[in-house]
Amino acid sequence: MASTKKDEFTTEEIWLSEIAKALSHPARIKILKILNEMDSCMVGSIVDKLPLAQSTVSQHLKELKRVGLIEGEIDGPKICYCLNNKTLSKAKTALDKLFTKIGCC
Amino acid sequence: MASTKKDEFTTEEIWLSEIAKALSHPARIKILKILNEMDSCMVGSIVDKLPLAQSTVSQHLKELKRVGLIEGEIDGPKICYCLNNKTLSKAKTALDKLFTKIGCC
DNA sequence: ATTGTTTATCGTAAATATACGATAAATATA
DNA sequence: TATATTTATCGTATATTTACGATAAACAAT
Repeated sequence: MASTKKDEFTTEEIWLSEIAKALSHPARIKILKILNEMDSCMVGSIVDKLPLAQSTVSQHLKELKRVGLIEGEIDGPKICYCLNNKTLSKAKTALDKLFTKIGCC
Repeated sequence: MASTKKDEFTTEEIWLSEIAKALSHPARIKILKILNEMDSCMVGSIVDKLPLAQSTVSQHLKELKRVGLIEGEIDGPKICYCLNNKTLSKAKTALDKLFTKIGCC
């Protein structure tokens, strides 16, 4: 069974592992880059830039949204996704802190 | 099917996603901290500090070793694991670059 | 040589992740 | 109202992950 036993770890360790999990697929890393580069951020435009089906991209967006790295705003029948700089900043700091803590120069 | 289609992404995106995957479990984050804090780095000592079976910890060590974040050196019947600062440094830089690129302050 | 210690690997089970097509839901447009 | 557009969700299949106990392999010690 995959009973993760996550109760035994700190909130910070669990949160950071969730962020890392969200970044653990190249499509999701690319989505973050696309959202930053594009003026428009409709799902359709993202799908066009990825070698994946629309439903699959939607799943990846859901995962990024789950951990708060992106946000979606309804705009008519479309949905406009954008980066959540607050969470991104928090993630950057936390990862930096981890690497510094474990002696990485 | 889970045919990841990773061919369509850049080497950097794939590599970074692999690093993130290695960090995507709290036990593996904790292992990195443990390896930094302990003088000794035998598997047994790591197992003692985690709420997981020895075989499970061995799997997590294998995953960290796979992406080069740690290294194992044979010491008699024991194996001494340690952090690989070169890879850690590379990962830190790459993650920092990603967050900076996507506009994170 | 036998025994104990240490760690990886095997076998297995359950959960999660990844992918797709099909469909539903919501809105815009004709 | 009917149709088109957009995106999430459903259903499904396969692969991977996570976990454990049991065992094997490698070495040390008696």
